[in-house]
Amino acid sequence: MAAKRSSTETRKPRRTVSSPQSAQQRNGEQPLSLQRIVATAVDLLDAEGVDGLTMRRLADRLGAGAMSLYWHVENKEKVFDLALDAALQHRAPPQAALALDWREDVVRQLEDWRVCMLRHPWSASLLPRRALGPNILGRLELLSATLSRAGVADADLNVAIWSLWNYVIGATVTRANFDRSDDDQAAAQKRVTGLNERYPTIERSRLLLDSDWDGTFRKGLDFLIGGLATEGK
Amino acid sequence: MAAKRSSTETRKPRRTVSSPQSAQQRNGEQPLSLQRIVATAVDLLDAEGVDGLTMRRLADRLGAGAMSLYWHVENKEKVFDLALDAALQHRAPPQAALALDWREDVVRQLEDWRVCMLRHPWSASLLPRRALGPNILGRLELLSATLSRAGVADADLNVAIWSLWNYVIGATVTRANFDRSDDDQAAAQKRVTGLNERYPTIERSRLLLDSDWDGTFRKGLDFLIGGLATEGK
DNA sequence: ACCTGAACACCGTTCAAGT
DNA sequence: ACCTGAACACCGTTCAAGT
Repeated sequence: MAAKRSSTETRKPRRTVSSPQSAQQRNGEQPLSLQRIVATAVDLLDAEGVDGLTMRRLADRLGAGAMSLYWHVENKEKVFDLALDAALQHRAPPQAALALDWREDVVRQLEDWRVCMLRHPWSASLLPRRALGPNILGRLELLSATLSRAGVADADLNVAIWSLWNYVIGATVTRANFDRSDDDQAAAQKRVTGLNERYPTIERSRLLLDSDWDGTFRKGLDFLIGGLATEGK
Repeated sequence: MAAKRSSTETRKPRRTVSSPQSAQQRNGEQPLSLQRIVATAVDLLDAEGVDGLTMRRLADRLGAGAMSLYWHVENKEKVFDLALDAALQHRAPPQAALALDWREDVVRQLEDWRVCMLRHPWSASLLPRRALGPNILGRLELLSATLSRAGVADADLNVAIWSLWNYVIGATVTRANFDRSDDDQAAAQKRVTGLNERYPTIERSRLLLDSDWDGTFRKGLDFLIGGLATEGK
């Protein structure tokens, strides 16, 4: 997407006089703000992936000079932190919705989490490496509270939360990167298929081949929760 | 580490005559080879992290001209693929070692996998995004075979493998990135502590605070395997 | 067959300067 | 207070050329 930038003709920098569109007027754009920067960063990441986010490109999308961002934001790193937490937007569900079996509650929360990350495929691989923003902490708190209410002792909570976290992160990061480019997927499958004689069990399991990602995610999660339920208290 | 590069004096490119050390002689170095490139890339990644790997820097370490690598390797991407699989070096254990309880076998394999990745902290976050090389496939095959031998039906193998994979990846990628820089860790903990009143359950679980990573990994893994064992056949 | 430097089109960030 | 361009020290990769 994102119309190919017209080979920037910076030949004559005499914009002062007849510059056809100043930053402000170009869509009746608001002035720069942290909010606008973060929202645009998320869009850019959605459209172009992690490598596509560039301070210059981001500023361009905002109709701002290349260096203007640095007044609002410390770093490119900081932009990643903020975009990540924004992508994981989370509002706690109404109390009423929590009346079900706790297992079902946990599954719902984690499926929501996963869907959210899959909508922003760059987010999964960023999450474990970056600061934990309020949205992420909010999700963790809700998960913890659900487990605690279900009877998991405080001493076991740490393990339980991390196990579920690990599972969701691993599943989502893998999934997000496997179906991103069909080229890669085709190549990976071909490679797997090509080497099958050396990996007979992998072949029998049809690993990577018919991928009911959603069902697999759910089933594995059930196993994990089952383990937590029988031993976890 | 890595002695600061002496501000490259490329002023006078008349190396032809008295260049004091040609590429070949500079440690009695062998000529370039894919093997040497990959090994050096792993070293560089270990020392400087993902962002520290640069084609130019890599060539420098090899005592080669900046562009020489491109004869042996297609891409920087390819270097990552090769370095990753090299870091996950795997030789199947002797059959005799597999006589134990299958649960114990699985735990051992996954702990070895994890330790291996923790030795090269950049590898965990790379693994889910890159091609599956022979070492990775070898590990997956061994895991599959162990599960299969334990009685997991072919139809359930896919879920079982992915669940374990997800858990190991998630756990390792998180761990590798949390204790990498003490600054970040301190900051993360401070942030968590600072926001505690809003996240009471997280506080009670002491999430992130006293981190017995190894024990937590093991316990969560036991839960997952327990779940697989009771429902997985 | 193997290696090389110059060159191109990019990066993130500093800084002194504009309004 | 907010925004800017020029400049610096880097990138990955192409290409025409050397041995």
